[in-house]
Amino acid sequence: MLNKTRFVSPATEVRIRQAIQDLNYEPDHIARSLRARRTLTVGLLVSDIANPFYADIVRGAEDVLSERHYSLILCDTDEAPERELASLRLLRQKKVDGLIIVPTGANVAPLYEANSAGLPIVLVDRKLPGDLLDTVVVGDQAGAYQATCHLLEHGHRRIGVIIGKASISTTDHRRKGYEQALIEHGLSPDPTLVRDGHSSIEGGAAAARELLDLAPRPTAIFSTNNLMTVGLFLAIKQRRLCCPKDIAVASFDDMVWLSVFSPGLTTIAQPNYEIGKRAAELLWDRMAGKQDSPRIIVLPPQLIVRESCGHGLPQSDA
Amino acid sequence: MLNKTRFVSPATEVRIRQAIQDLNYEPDHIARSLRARRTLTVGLLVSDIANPFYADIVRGAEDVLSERHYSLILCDTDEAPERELASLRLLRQKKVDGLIIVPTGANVAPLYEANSAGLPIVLVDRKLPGDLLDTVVVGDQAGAYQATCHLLEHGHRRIGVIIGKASISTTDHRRKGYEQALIEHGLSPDPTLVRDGHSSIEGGAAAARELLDLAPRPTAIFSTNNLMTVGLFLAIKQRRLCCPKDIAVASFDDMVWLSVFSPGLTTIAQPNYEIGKRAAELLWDRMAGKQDSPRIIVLPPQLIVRESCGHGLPQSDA
DNA sequence: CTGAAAGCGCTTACAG
DNA sequence: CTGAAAGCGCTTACAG
Repeated sequence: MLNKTRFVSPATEVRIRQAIQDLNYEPDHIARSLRARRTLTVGLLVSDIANPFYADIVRGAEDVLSERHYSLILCDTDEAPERELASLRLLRQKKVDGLIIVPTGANVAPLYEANSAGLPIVLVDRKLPGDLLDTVVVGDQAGAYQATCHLLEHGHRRIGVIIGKASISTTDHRRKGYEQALIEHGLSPDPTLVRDGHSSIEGGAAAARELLDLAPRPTAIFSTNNLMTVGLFLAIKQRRLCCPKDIAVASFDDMVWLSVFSPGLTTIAQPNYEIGKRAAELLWDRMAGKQDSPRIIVLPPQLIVRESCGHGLPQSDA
Repeated sequence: MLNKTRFVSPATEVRIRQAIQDLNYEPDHIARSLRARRTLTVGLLVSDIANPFYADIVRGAEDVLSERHYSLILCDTDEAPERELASLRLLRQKKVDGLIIVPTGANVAPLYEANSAGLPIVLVDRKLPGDLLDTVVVGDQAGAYQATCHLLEHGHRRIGVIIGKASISTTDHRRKGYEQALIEHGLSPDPTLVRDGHSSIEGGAAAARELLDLAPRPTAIFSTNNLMTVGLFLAIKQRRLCCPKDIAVASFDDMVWLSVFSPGLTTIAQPNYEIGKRAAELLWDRMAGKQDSPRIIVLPPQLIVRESCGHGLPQSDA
């Protein structure tokens, strides 16, 4: 009766407010959710909250959603399709009003089915075939293109690339951007220079070792996400090489920490927080019942030039 | 009836399972929660999920809780007491079965009240006066003591310290560890060498500038958390100084990223993930009805020696 | 052993 | 305009 659903006489209102005070009454959200058929809760499914990229996204979403009185249930998938599926199912049982998800790419149908069944969903960081759901991504191909061009402009011709997991849209797009840049510069992409880093630190390190052990060694390496970049630098250290002197590096993803340590990493920064924020706003519209066709938002990446690409060809300095 | 609450004849069971299949039945968790008076949901209140320290803690908690079929509602407080209070209230209305919280320190009574009212709570990262709640912290004083001793052993006598927000237990403890080390080495703590960095990047930078502008300049600075360390390095850069040549640095908190960039940061690593994991386990016991007195778990910090303290007094190298 | 009723705490129509 | 009943989808005692 206090939900402003109709007029209440001032006298009764005072009486009721008094009672609320006296009894220390707090409404029960569970009962309210059951009856009102909405929980004011949203599910947030990310690969790994310990990865700062996703943590920033979550923060962006949290800020807009909490301000609108929504809570958020967080789940990590670890890129495991079965975990993703289990979480999706649980979240539906818990009757979340909406879902923001970084899809593994392996559960397309269940996601579309859930959406058709009335669950608003917005995809984040990765697209899904068909583009049937609201999506917020970054211009991955453009970003990778920029990074590779930057390397090419520094005179590099043998540029290795560490790519992420297959089945993730960013992997394809970033690889495409890399190849596009090479081709536009009259080079033909060499398959031996592209290695799968599995989007992880260990995978990145292994891929980097393969690249560094090639003869002749590439003069530059483009690592396509933050975790693999850590692996790359681990490998560089292990091989007792020095960046940018022995090997130039361009990367994807940025963090404050990277701005103060050496070598200053030249990287493609993504608007992490903004991704989460925009996703939450899209979701908000859907939860409010907006019915138009799926919106695909592509946010611009930004090349941050620091020092890891050197000022020219690395070995020419030596 | 399928909740294993009593025997069901095989025939009926088959019939029911068939119906579940046919109707695509999924239990409604909201209705279940209302009736069963438990939600299988836990609240997680941290300062800022975008801070990798807290993200790791959340991950640790998520792993043990999700395995036990609990979901987790995430809230950021931004160290704002009113946000903390609002979240606590909301979480209670949403009838979470338990709460893991990094307390701001400003809402002690409400936390104790909620706990008395039957809400299991475990404190994380920070203690609260009275120690009335289960708590998982790190040996902050011991850690700060170790870091400071390390600096002292490298010949430093004028050691600045950037401390965090007042009202947070870690701030006091880390400051105490710093002073203890000085005293044990026959030095008397100099108040002009301790600056408040407000536990933030900007605050850390401002505090660092004050320290770096002192005449004579301290030969070393101990920064007591990850954010303030970023600020410290920003200030070092701004003043065109070089670590460890011009100024030695010891820090608190570690990250994989720090292991591959220069200068290798000598720091006190906390077992972030473990903190979250242990907290979740404590909470689990409480939610299961365990009734003994509050358990205060103090996890050991670990000194990671890299290169930011140099091999001796910084200016003697110059 | 099993069916049917009561009730969790709200909100939402429905009478008056 | 306002009170009282019905009902959200479950679980939990209670009969049979």
